[in-house]
Amino acid sequence: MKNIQDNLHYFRVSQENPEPQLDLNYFVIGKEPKIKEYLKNIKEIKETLITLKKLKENEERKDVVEKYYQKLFQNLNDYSNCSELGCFVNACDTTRDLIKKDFESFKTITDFYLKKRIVDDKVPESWVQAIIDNNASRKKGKLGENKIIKILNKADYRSVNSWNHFNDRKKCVACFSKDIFDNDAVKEKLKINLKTKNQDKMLDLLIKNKKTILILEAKHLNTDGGEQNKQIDELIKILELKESNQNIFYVSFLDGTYSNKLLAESITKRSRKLLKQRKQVERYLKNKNSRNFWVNTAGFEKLISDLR
DNA sequence: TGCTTGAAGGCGCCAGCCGT
DNA sequence: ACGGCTGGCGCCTTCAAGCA
Repeated sequence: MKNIQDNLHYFRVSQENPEPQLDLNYFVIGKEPKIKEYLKNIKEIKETLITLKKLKENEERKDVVEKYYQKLFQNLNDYSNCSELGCFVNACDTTRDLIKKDFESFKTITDFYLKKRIVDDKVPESWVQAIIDNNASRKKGKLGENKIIKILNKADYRSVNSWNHFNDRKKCVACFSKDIFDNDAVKEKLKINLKTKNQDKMLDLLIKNKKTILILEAKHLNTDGGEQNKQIDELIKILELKESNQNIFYVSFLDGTYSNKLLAESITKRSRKLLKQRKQVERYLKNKNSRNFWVNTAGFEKLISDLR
């Protein structure tokens, strides 16, 4: 622990080494492995829609039409979100999750679809993949953790998944989890408070180097917005955490291009929100009692290389 | 241009239910 | 008793409209 410097140092390292625009760790560019299931289901949906349209034009018997509504309803499954009808649900002020449980509303939406949209039978694979790509962000949940683990593995920190291994190894890293490294277990084994604001909120990683333990929360943000501000608040709250055990440190890790904005030397006065966040972070870091860290990728790498 | 507000939806996990 | 299914929740990120 001798070589480690104060938290403002790593904050400055982070400022001086911004995140790259493109970070391969967060690319999700593999082709959807279940694309065939998507195509099959979407094709069925479209064929049924065509049938329904014809039946209605010919004023067929109600019970016959009903059968096809039923069939369509069954296709509103896991592979329906890339279908035009699946997307149209969102245009009707609702979600597929809700409509899956509400057949009558589903029929209403289907009727509007037939009236307001073009019905054809084309299912281009490239379009389906495009909609999946559009949702790539939702698959990034674990990627931040993985990126940090990769950095740690390179620095000889082994990934462990039991307390025995965690205790035995001098240098290692463990992910918080509901079964082994849950909040209660961490509190008990490390004899710490771990007083996160939300009782059930789990942080991300436990990093051990001999007696020193870093408890890290990682976030990846490329843009701002309502939900992001809550995420930043969460990271700031971690800076406030205190332990009597002097070997425990909390680390708020933020990467992605929003991190650059927050760390930028000059923030225009108009961006009040950003200034406020930045001031809050700096206030905690300047507070002599605070031994917690705020870092981006470069800051974190420096911290790890200093930690011997 | 930036902030605020409100939203979608993928994924993982778990408890509880149900059929065998 | 057991194993699979399902609903609900937590977590994570991005998007968009309206307002100042």
